[in-house]
Amino acid sequence: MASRRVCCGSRNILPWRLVLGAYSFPWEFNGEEAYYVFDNAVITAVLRESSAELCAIPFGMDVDAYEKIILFFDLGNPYSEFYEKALGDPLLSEFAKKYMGWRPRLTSLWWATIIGICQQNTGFIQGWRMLASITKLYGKKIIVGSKALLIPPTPADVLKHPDLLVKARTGYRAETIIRVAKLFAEKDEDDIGYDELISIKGIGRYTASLALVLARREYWRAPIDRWLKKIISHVYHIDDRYADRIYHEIWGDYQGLAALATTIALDAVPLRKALERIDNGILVPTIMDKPTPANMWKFTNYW
DNA sequence: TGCCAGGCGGGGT
DNA sequence: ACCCCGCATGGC
Repeated sequence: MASRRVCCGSRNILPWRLVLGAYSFPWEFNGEEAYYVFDNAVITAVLRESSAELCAIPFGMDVDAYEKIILFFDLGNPYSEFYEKALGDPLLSEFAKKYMGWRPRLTSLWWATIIGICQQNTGFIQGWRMLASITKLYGKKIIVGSKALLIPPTPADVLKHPDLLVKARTGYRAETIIRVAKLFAEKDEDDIGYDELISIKGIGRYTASLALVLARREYWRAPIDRWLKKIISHVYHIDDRYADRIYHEIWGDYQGLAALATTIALDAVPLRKALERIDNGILVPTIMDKPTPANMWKFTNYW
């Protein structure tokens, strides 16, 4: 199989450690090197002093590897509008100062939807444990050079061994995941959007919005759950009922990005503690001894 | 032990 | 437009 490997230095000044490490498992990022599989390519990154060396190894013939790198990290976008707003925000200003330019990497819509489902009615650690267990139990790997990369199962893999979902302790979410797998097995990802997602039993506004934020950078969508709703009403001193409206007014086209940044800034701690942290002004990642969105890649023997 | 968590759907009023 | 409940699982 012919594959052209394309490398480039990062011309963008970005907080690369967080870009590579946020919501990454240890098998994706080890503090120095990162390996991601994205849309028929493996994207690798090596952390340098204040930049990163980025490579893409495409599987197919007609894949523009350079374009993949740009897309995966959204390198054409400085996110200046978002960070200007964030600098003036009581909750995100400190995060914005420290991590200016941070953005999520792209995730496939299939896996992003599973990520959303595994956040439903549970805490950060339990949810990401489910995702780790799913990944490990299916044990899907691809070989790149001398390395075997662990990657999430495909919809077909899930439909072939649906029992592994319960084994991964997903509980009642397993049925929803199977319904999602059926949809993605029969339909092209590009033809699936919000309406398609929420038509699946077990997927609602939150899950569909989060999936599209992670997979399509539809940052104008607002994945507001009970946790964020309470945080919004606390920070902006308004009633719960207006949280959606206020968030839209404040963040406009960047609600989804603000929501993600908030989970990182508050280490995704449970609501009660999140409100305490806000009152105490601890608004950047600080927790070291337990997995958080920012540091979960360090917990090599945990997942 | 019972409650409760980054939801959701189904049922009510 | 609300309110309420059950749901797998695991942590406290």
